[in-house]
Amino acid sequence: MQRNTRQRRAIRRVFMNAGRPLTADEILEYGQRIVPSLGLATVYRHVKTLIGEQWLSEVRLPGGGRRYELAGRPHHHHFLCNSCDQAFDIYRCPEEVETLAPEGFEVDSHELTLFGRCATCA
Amino acid sequence: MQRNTRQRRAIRRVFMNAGRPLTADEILEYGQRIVPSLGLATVYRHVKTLIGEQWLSEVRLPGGGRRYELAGRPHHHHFLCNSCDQAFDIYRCPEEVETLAPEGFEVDSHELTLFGRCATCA
DNA sequence: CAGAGAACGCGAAACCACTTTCAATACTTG
DNA sequence: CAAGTATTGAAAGTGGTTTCGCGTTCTCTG
Repeated sequence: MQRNTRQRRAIRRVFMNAGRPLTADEILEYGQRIVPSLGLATVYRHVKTLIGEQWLSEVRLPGGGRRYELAGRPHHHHFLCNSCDQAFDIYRCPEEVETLAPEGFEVDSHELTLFGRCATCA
Repeated sequence: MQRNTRQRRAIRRVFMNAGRPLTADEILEYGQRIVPSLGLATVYRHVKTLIGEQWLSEVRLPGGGRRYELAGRPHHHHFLCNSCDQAFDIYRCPEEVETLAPEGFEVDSHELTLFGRCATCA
């Protein structure tokens, strides 16, 4: 049975407020503002179950560092700030992208990442 | 002083023949066909120095796993096969990509990765 | 072709991101 | 409210990748 603990609520709240993909460390940091004792193991545990429940999904950007975001959102891409290392959402997408593959390649999906400086850092 | 050993030549040869980004393990595998005694530590050592010499560059695709490719090549992107996990080059690129960022964001560069099945696996 | 020392291969160690363990804590139901 | 059990946090453990340390081998120069 699944309990609705302070920690679980905190983690969900963090994502609802963030509006962008978060790393485990970011979840920990923001979560500790709500539940100061929150530990990293708990973050990973809940991220895992929330992904299982399709409430979160995993985002993997070039450069490693897994991030997580609310699941079920419309198709979008990401911007990664070279200065503060935060990821942001981009809702526009070049349509013809999946036609770029060479002959004989079957394209299932694609990932576009822009790098630069976010509005705050620029 | 820099010696031109069999191992170093083998690693460079592997990249000239490969024509696609390679992981350390792939370099090892292909390199051992030229110098069977080749060890993984040597692969990493040379990859490191070849990157320092700007002869190689590191490629980081979504999903982790570092790969390396010849440096100084024209702008291009990558295709990652979900089946054999090999990376391939794509030379076409949607031009307007860097205009997609939100207001106030400065775009330096971008990465586009297509996922699917390569010509061999499809 | 001999000697100096750069480069090698190996096994061990360091990393890193994540998971498991376990005793203590805190939901929740009766 | 008390018992029963899921959850927690700290610390230890994992698994995979990258690097180090060191005795040995090989290149290159002279």
